[in-house]
Amino acid sequence: MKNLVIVESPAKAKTIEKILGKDFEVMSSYGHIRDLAKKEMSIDIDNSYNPEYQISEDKTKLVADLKKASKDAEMVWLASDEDREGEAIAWHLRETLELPKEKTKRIVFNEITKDAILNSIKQPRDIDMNLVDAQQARRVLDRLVGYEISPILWAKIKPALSAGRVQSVAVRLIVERENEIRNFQTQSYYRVTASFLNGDDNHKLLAELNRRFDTAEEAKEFLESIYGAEFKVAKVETKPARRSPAPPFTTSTLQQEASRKLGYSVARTMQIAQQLYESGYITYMRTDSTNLSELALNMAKKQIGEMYGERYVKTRRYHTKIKGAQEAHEAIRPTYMDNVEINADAAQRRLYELIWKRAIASQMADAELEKTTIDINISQHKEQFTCSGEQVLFDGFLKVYYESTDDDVEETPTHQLPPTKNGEKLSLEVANATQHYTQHPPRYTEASLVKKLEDLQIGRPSTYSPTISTILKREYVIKEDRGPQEFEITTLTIEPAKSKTVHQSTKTEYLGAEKGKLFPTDIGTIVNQFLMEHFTEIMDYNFTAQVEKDFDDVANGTKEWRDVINEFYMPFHRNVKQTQSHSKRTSGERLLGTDPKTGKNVYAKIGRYGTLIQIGDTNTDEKPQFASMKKGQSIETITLEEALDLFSLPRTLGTFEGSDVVVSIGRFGPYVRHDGKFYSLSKTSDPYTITLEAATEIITVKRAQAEEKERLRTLFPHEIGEYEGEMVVSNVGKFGPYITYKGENYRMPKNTLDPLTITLVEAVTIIRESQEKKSRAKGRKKKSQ
DNA sequence: CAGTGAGCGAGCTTCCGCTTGACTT
Repeated sequence: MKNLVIVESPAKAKTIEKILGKDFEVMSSYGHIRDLAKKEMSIDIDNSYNPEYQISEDKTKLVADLKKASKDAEMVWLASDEDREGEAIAWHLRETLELPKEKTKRIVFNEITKDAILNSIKQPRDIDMNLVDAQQARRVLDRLVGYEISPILWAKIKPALSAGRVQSVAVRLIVERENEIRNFQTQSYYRVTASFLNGDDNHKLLAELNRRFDTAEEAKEFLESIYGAEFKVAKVETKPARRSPAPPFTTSTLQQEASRKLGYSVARTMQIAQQLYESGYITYMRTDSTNLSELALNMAKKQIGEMYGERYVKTRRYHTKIKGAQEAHEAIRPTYMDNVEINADAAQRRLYELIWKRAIASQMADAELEKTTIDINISQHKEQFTCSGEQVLFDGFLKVYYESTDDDVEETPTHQLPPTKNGEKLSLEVANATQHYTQHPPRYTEASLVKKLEDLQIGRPSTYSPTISTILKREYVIKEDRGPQEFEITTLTIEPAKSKTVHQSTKTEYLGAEKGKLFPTDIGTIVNQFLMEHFTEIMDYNFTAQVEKDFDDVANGTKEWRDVINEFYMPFHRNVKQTQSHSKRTSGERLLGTDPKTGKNVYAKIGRYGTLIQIGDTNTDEKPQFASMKKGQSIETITLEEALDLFSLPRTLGTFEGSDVVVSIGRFGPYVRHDGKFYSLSKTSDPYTITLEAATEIITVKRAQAEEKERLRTLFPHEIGEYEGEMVVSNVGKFGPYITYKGENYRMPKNTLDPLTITLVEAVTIIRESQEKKSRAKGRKKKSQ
């Protein structure tokens, strides 16, 4: 073998191999192959912060394979991405594979086309050690922060907690937003809307008053005062306006739009995007770049021209505005712009459609609009009514796509206004003053948190989704729905044609429902408080941006990475030591009151295993009593009564078959214990209120289920019959009934066939159909590449 | 796999960023 090319992603490797032909073998490193050892700090602090790298556990075989292939090759081309991490990957490869300098070349290409790749091979360069050092600084700093602060949290708050440059700031954002919401004072106000008739042809004009009222009294007074008033058009203004399309997707904007338009979680979006990427439908999905290749621009131009006409074409080149962007990849776009629809499952099709539309729209003409505003004077008043309308003169990119916004504010209807003349007199049909309430700032969704982090330049496209998983897993944050709240809405109405008095009505509305929002937990709040007090620098929203400047200096060669780290570490470590020895243990303890039975103090606080209620003080003769708090309860809001209720477990309900029936909550949730056996309670039964009858019912049902399972176990695997000399067998597994034949498994349709009575003919049909489907899919995959 | 939380003390937990794999039939 003459040439070995190593790239980061296997999907990329496959494509490049085809382009380069038989003189080149292309392999993938699957990202980083080495990292700091996981177990300990693995940084020799006394020895100028020497990192101790280790081949990652799951990469040992891969590294051996790469080593062998590189020995056999005449030339090894390191083609990892053109950013800090990519450069480090190339360097780690060279070190680990022990590649001799004379047979190693570093190449980069930001487009996977024949030209770009061949060009890059003509222009190899050396590994940029400054860039590598910037990565080492980044890596070492993150390890120092994470591995020095986390143990302090174990000692001072609770075991197994974590802190880090990215995750701790993410939690801070959520905690602070919650504080803002808690401190928010809802206020009501009145908006006045009116409908006017144009005398001649009965056109309706919907307008809003340019003043809002604080109270119903003021609103009422105003409505009364306009009875009999004269309404005259004071100004008609028409202005042209344009709207431009949004740039094509980056990871962050894809996550936001998929959340808003399709309701996908950040993790789901990334999983589906990965599938689309591996099937060759889209370009790489972890990117912070809005840039499109020239090839893509041309494809889009052609496609738009064909589908919508030349007038809709406008080639646009986007530059990424985020400062820290590393731009190793293109924006996320369809691999082939003429691939309008794909053959895939529904979730993939929907995400692909979104990506296609966004990319195509980004290369389309502006929408041309005409905005009209009309001001209406009221005799004897200085207030005015205004109405605005919008007319689309040319739809441009709007034909394909428009971007959603996060706040679900009711949008003003953008209708076309009837022809109206200056000075025209109007008659008032009806005017309403409707009560509104100011809304607290919105809680973060996964996607809006990603947007915020990106704005702060914290985290990278490959870590947005894992960061959210981390703060959820640590239980710093929970993702929840919150039901709407009840609001009394008062409406005041005047209809001059019917009556001169103002009519008042009140109705109840449910507003402010939240779905899939992020809420801080007690642990999250207390950890945040602790970190804010003791690690102000790390918690600063600008911390990452600041150190990124240093990393840039390292990359430029103006600073040494070890100096940058030393400058950070010296004061940081002093602070760690100080906090370790001087800060108090924090449990977030809150005194709820006294227990009426014993007169002892009742506290809510954090314990080793979560939040709990404690009756009685520590360091007294008597040992305090403890009970875990329920899901959804919090230290901040739990009442004394609710707290004392928790001590009613375990409850002995009575006897069944001669033994006690006891309910309680254990490590794995609520359960019934009977005769030495445990039966989990379903979500619908509550251990605090469940009756003996209901509990024994659960015991008998669970017993019957266990017996049924045992019976099935003896029935399966069930032999259906022989086909072409091999036994066809049915079985029931985790994912429902299935058939095994010649070592392959085939799913059975669930409710139509019984795995015990299925005939050989039916089984063979399922096998055949599945095999045909598979071979068709394969053919398609080949064709599309 | 099922009641822990004080206290005694051993041994465990933890970071961010690059990439997929996984018996999903």
